[in-house]
Amino acid sequence: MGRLDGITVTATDQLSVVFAALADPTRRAILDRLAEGPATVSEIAEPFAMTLPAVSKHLKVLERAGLISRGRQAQWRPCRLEAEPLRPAAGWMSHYQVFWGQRRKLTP
Amino acid sequence: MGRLDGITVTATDQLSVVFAALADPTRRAILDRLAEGPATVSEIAEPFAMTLPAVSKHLKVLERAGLISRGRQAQWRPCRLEAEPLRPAAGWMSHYQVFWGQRRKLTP
DNA sequence: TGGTTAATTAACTGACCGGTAAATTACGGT
DNA sequence: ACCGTAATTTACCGGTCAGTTAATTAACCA
Repeated sequence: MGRLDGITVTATDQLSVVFAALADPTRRAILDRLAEGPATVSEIAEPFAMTLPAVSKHLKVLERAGLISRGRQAQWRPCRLEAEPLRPAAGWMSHYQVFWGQRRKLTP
Repeated sequence: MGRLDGITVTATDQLSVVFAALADPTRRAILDRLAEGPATVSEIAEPFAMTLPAVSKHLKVLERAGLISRGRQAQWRPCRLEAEPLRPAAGWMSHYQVFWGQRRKLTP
């Protein structure tokens, strides 16, 4: 994502990573689940019609975005929500608050 | 995105489309630009180190997300911000506010 | 009519994404 | 030591994405 000086640069910017992580219904559902408390990978995977490795990949995306953290208890890897990265994302959006609610007044 | 009954379904859900549109720094910069008023495609493209067709594609992504609309004046196609789709996205995020602090930044 | 400017479309490329199946790692219980 | 369970890694597939160049459409103007 993004191109500078002819060299493609893989988006390292945090906002892009966070929004990209949120751009998938499965991952949002995982965050919703974790909002109710920590859970193991199998517990997280249970409601979804996909294999465990697929869920594992989603968790990796969320982890790289800083939206979850993982501990270790025996062979279980409990995941917990880390909402802090949502703050700058919501902050970016908040600048647009003035535009939603009513139609813009402008002279085209 | 998402799988139902063995058939992969390309994410039609609005939240995913909006977050995906925001997951690119160029597109966010375009929205930032449009927050200051409507602009033509060439005006929008000017600050970016990429070709006009590339910008045109970004605009199409934003348009499909409902985040911009386009008019027509002669050969110019003025774009304007349409912030309404940001509301449900911000609304989804707002549920997590409690996890990153008690301060309220977004209206529900 | 033809020419100029604005913007999109078409065709192509390389990288990434979401998913799978199969193999592998890591730990606990007996 | 072995087996079972939890989870990740590897290798692969088809589709999408961000960008390019070249061709095309659309409108104005002389």
